Amino acid sequence: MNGRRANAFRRIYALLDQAYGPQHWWPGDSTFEVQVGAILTQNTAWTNVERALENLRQNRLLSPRAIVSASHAQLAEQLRPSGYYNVKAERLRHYCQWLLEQGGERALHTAPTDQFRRNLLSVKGIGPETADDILLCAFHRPVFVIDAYTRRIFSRLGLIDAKANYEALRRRFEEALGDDVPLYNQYHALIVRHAKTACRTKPQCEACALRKLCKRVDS
DNA sequence: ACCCAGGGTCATA
DNA sequence: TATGACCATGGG
Repeated sequence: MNGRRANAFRRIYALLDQAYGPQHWWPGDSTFEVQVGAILTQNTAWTNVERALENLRQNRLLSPRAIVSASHAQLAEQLRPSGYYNVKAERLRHYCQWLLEQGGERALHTAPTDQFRRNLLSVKGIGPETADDILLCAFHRPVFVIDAYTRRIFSRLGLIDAKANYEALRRRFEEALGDDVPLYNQYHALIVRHAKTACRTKPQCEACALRKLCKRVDS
């Protein structure tokens, strides 16, 4: 049962990977920019986030100290294209204050992942998905990111309960796949890629290669 | 004129 | 614990 299910998760990955190829999320950016992007992309299209990141870059605001030193108005103005700019200015500031209190990114590399994660979640404005994006993509910890796409696609395939809580889903993916940072990163990116490609409004539109694959796996 | 996007917090019951 | 309001821009 569990082995079969693990096989399903792996085979779906193989199918997506073959279909879409490398997605290279945040490949050439600094780790701090990855962390900023993780916060700015909350419920927001990535193209809008890119504009805000470019604003921050132009205004020399891509460092924790620059961000905590900037005024709210200054920061919020640069974040405007990414939406929720007042909220996100506060969240970015809180995150950067926390980062500096921890002793910077350097000091965080020695922390055990579970402790690191709880610490991140204590920062106002950092929820489970943002924390896991940061842990996985910036700090290369083996944490699987669960987003709305993951819930929708995998529940339609009958592999998970859409209403299950975040931690339970995360553990299920991690147990099925085993610790593998590059795979977690690529898998999450592939899920987002697939969700944007496939029909978003009709559940039956998941009746594509993924559903066929699942039937093969289940039989 | 709608709907959605690489969520999270807070108030309410 | 579990919903609902709220945050806000830009593209389809």
